[in-house]
Amino acid sequence: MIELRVDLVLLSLRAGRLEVLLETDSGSSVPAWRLPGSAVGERQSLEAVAQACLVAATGSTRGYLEQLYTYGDPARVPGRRTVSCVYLGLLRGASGEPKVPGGRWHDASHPPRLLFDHRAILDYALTRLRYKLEYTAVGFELLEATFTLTELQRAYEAVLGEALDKRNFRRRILSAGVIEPTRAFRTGEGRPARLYRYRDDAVAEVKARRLFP
Amino acid sequence: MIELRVDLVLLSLRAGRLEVLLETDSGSSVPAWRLPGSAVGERQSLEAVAQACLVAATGSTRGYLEQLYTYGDPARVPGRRTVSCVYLGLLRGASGEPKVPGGRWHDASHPPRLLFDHRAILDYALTRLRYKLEYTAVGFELLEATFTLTELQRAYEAVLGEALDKRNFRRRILSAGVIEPTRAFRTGEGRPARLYRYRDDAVAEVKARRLFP
DNA sequence: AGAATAGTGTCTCTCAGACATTATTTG
DNA sequence: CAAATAATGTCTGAGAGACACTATTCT
Repeated sequence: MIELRVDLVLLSLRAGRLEVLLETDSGSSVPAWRLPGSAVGERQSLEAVAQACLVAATGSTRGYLEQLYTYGDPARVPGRRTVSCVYLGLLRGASGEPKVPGGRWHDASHPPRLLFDHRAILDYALTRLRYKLEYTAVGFELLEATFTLTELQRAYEAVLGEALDKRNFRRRILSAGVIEPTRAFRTGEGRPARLYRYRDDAVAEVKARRLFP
Repeated sequence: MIELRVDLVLLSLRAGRLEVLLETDSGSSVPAWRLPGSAVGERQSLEAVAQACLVAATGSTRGYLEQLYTYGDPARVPGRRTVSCVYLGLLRGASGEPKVPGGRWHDASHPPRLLFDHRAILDYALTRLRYKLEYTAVGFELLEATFTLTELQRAYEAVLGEALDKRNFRRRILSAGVIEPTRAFRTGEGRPARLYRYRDDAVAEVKARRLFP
């Protein structure tokens, strides 16, 4: 029998780093980590399963979800025929601790040993996210509702893994027309920074040129 | 029970038009068209099922295949719980008539009425193909092993649905470095045209700027 | 010779990328 | 006033897009 499930690559910015949520069977002595997920119920859509997993794992109902790829090689899970429809999830803002027992956040670029083909899935998700960041506005999904331009730049840098020029970043992100200034500022050390928000009317896919080629 | 299957959007250039392969139950009086596909066997990978369907439908073993999206809404196929993993297939050159009974090529942009959500799937496949054509070399998959630049331009125009400037097209496609000239020419009416071929060492994804933004 | 198709070059304008200084606030 | 962070503008080079004529072959 073919078992159909949905697995998730849940990503979040925590302390400026891109982290991924992994689960382990608390029973076993050697920790074996895996992506969260669950079997698909008879009457659930794939999207609904992904959403339910997201809520179960993080307690948050806010999050961006996107279907990534479906993995169906007969040998990918030894002893069973499991087909996994994998979703990529981005959580807004620094998420709290995982709500699910055995769940923990890990550095997305240097995860522990993962079960099955989950390491390949994670790497693919990161590649796709980096790629997507270059020509869509999906990066905003990792931040709070309002944010400073520096925070936004840090988010992009965390995902892309490289430093970006401050002036060029601002010029491009502002000319893309997907964010707009608010009247609020974030204070702290140094000069206060203006807060921005996503524009409601911003198109998800930035039609124009890539943002970061 | 959840039924898992693979369906295909098979596209081919026929008489300069982009056409899609559809199947019908020859028994029924009112033709009801659908995308070709089949159930996933216990020991088959999804890719293998797609490849097998491609061969069964067209008799050709040459073809580009790429996983497109997995459709799993409980209501998409009335009375059954069917999850479809859909592959996009591009056939090289003008394909012959379909090998499968009930199969026929149709104008991809103006298909007949389709069963289930297959119309939405087809439209999504076309959108993705057009989008992908802008920044990858995937367009070559619709042509023979060697081709003239005019043929290549016609292929791009057929998919994109718009006319392209001859000089700009040539400049960009040549500077992309994915094709190379052969010593052969195609003769016919008018001046013979040089034949080109794909470069074996061409990267699938053109890293540089989009070809046709 | 005429019809048909192949093949080629330039200019302009926009945008990406590199780069350093001034402005505002807190302690 | 020192430390910290925010905010801003210019120059240069590459490439996209618009555009028209010459070259070669066949009948």
